[in-house]
Amino acid sequence: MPVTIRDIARAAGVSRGTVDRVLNNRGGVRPELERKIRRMILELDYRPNRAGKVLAALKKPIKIGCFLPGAGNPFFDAVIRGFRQAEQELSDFGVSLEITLVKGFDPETHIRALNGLAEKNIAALCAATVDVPEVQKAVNSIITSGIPVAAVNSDLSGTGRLFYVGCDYAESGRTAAGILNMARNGPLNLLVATGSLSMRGHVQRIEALTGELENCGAEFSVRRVIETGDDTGVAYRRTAEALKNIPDITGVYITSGGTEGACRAVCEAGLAGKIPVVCFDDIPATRRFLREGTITATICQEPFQQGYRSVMMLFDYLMNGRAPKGDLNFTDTVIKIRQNL
Amino acid sequence: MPVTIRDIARAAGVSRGTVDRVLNNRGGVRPELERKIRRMILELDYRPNRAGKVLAALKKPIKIGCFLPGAGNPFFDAVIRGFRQAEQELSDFGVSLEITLVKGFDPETHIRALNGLAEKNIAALCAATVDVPEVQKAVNSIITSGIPVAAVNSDLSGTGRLFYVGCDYAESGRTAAGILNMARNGPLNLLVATGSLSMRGHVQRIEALTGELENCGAEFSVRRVIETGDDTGVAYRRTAEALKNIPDITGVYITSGGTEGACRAVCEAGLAGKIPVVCFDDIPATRRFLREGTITATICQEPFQQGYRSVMMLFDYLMNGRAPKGDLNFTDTVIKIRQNL
DNA sequence: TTGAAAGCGCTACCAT
DNA sequence: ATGGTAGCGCTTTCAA
Repeated sequence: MPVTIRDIARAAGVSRGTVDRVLNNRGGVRPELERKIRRMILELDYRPNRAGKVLAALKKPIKIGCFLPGAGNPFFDAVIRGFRQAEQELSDFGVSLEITLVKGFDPETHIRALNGLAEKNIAALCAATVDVPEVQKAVNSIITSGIPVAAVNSDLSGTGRLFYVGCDYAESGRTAAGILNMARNGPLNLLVATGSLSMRGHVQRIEALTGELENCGAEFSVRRVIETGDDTGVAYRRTAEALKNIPDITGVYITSGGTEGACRAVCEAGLAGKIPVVCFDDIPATRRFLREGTITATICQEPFQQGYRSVMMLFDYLMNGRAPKGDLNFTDTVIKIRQNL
Repeated sequence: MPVTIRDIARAAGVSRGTVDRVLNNRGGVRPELERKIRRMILELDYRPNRAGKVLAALKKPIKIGCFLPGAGNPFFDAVIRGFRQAEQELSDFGVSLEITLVKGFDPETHIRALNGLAEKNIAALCAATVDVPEVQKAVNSIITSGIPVAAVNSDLSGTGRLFYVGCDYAESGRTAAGILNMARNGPLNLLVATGSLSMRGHVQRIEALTGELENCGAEFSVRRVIETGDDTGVAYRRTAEALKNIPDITGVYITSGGTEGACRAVCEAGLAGKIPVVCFDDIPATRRFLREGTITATICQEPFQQGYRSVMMLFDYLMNGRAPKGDLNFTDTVIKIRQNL
């Protein structure tokens, strides 16, 4: 039979209220009494019952704010589904979400949205935003105002964010290298299409790729790196142009968005299924090209889990006061090929 | 503000006790009154609060029985960790597990162990056992005695088991085909090492492999199929012998246990890293050969999730009376290569 | 500084 | 057949 607050109270010869004050560091307890109570808590190995806590907490509902830059981006749809799933599972516990979506990655827009959320009487904030100084400052001032913040999908360096839930960019880059190395036929002459060379995650994925290919002893060279701005049209034009000008490309690596455009160019160049193409994430366009055989493999990062876990962990923090063990919570690097899509 | 039993009672002009009787089909309510109450339940979209239920249920703790044949098998260790994790998360809700492990796959032993568990006052049973008539019969009589049963890792055909949580053997076989096809250099002359040709899962994995290779239009042939009985020593000897007698083997496919022995033979034949080797599951021996480069990829089935989910789903069933949507609950087919291990 | 009691949603049990 | 009430573990509030 588990130990309850009653047991502690009895053992220490006090009332449940007093034990509760000690447990929640609410003060107003005579020091020696407090020590005694704490001793009993340890001795009896007391663990608060979540159902009890939750029921008592129902009186004042908890609102958690969520911020995503992915308005209209299917990748972030999955993150939102994770948010919603967590919200549903926690609905019995008085939790509701306040989700704000914006389009694009403009820091000013993000800051306005984040501050807007912070005004809305939220108990915690869960944000996927850009890791630049202005935003970092805004986040820090939100944290200072008493709202704990979790970073999702993209970490926030130099801030007091509670934890990060998201992709291990280095591992995902290495994994892409493993697949390209496995699928290649002869030397690998790579065309790399990246979202932006000023996005840390994208650069990390390129560096990890080349590092790992060297590590594998693979014969390879990066023939060209193009920036797509995560835009399908741009990706198409630049990929097509590169494939035309560099006829000996034997592999394509797409680190982020723009996959559809790049693949279209690969198809039109008659290279579909002839050279390995590795990209990231699982969105409808990617699935299509994977099924057709244009894409060899896509490396995914469990966006659903990112949304789900971050909300769950924030709730756990709010409810039980304890932060997770480590502050870096990586989701698995998942390889999807046609057969296990 | 969510709807509570109180609200229903007020709306129907009855007491909470009466509503509770209707909700839990406990009878003893005038039919017309029952109809009225049911109408209010639908109208107000009432959903029982889990925290409340759990708290009230604490008076009589729930014990769930778990049965595994994997004494000493590292694969099943992960399933057990899943069980334990679920037990821990549900401990606040009065749930405890009674786990029985046996060694080997002898039906008689399994039946004895299963019946032993059923005697132990368990509210539900979660079992990974062999799918043979004697066992099916034993399981059915346990179910008839009022204990719901879930099948984990290996399904129980022809029984009234509530649901199956485990691997999609066909998909995992197809995925292996995808990897072998990706990694091959030229025609694929396959050596297949399987646990037993009388285990449905193993056979399914072979059939799915050949089916998918044909589907891919790959040039391949199965040169030899050996049975290892999931034994390392046997696997080693038969693999070594096969590799010696069939010198043009260009790929190895290991559908289950015995991976270590088979890989040792591949190494000694000087083929490590030269030909693709695909196997299943993530155990220490597999990891080692994957790191060394002997194994190309291993296809995993999330054993932790199998343990975790099955207990969680059983609890949900006991608590909320509702079975899961479908009765087949497949875990993901996960590709692990050196880089994302 | 401390205790006592009410109440969160639900179930079980006794009385009617 | 139905209502009333106590109690599950915890928090909160009011009184002392």
